[in-house]
Amino acid sequence: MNTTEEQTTKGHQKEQCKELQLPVQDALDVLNGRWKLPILIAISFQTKRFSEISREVNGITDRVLSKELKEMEQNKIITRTVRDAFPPIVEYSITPHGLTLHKIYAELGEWGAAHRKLIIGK
Amino acid sequence: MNTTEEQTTKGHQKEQCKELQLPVQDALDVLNGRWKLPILIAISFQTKRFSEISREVNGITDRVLSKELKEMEQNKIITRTVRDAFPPIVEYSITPHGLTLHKIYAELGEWGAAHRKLIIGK
DNA sequence: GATAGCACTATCCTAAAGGATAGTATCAAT
DNA sequence: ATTGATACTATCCTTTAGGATAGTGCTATC
Repeated sequence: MNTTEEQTTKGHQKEQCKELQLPVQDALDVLNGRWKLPILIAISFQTKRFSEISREVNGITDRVLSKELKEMEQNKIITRTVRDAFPPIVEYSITPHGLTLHKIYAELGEWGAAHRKLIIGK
Repeated sequence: MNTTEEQTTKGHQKEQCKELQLPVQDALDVLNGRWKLPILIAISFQTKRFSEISREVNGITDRVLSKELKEMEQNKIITRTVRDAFPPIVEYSITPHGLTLHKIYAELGEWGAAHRKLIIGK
């Protein structure tokens, strides 16, 4: 009986865990890759134009930047605004939803630092 | 003066943010991929053998499972123990460090669920 | 004697991420 | 007339993640 109950409980916990998988994947898709965080940092403090981000995020190519910005816009992390002018002005800024990423990036950073200490050395 | 101070403050914050990048990448490397969470869930509740994990984690191939387990062992998320017997018994269990992942997976899941609501539908 | 289970490894293949390089339309400034 | 700036797009290539399939050495079981 005790055993059965334990198994039931464990089974329940496990089910809860499995339900984590989909939303966790969703979150990782948004966070992942080499460029998302640097781009987010660049935009977080003030609205920036494409070329400004391109200059500030070291090593990124225009092609990749363009793709990342599109993806972040679809994910409602940033907004894109076009102003009619020549040369064209396209501005990117962070959304409220994008701001909520700060907390989890901070937590990832904390965990990562602890991990690094454990793995690489004291 | 006010402006200068603001810029200095912002500059400082930005430097702090940039220092996040390395540990965040470390963390994401550990969390990432399709199989890490399912494997972690399988092992979390009790020590398991290779074949048990293989059966429990649906769709994974032996080759990929073997690679993931090695990586997780190197990251000190799990331990591998061999017991001399035939057929061979190799047991995998979660470490204290591995248990610390639960919290951040939970937070990723929470964020991911909110994100999903925002993007896919109300 | 054949079969099945264990814990892998080896080989081959596909798809996706991301890098390198070059090009586009438009207009203002020199 | 040429140059430069802007915000991209197009083409090509390399690297990486991960899937499919098969095989290994050993033993207990049928």
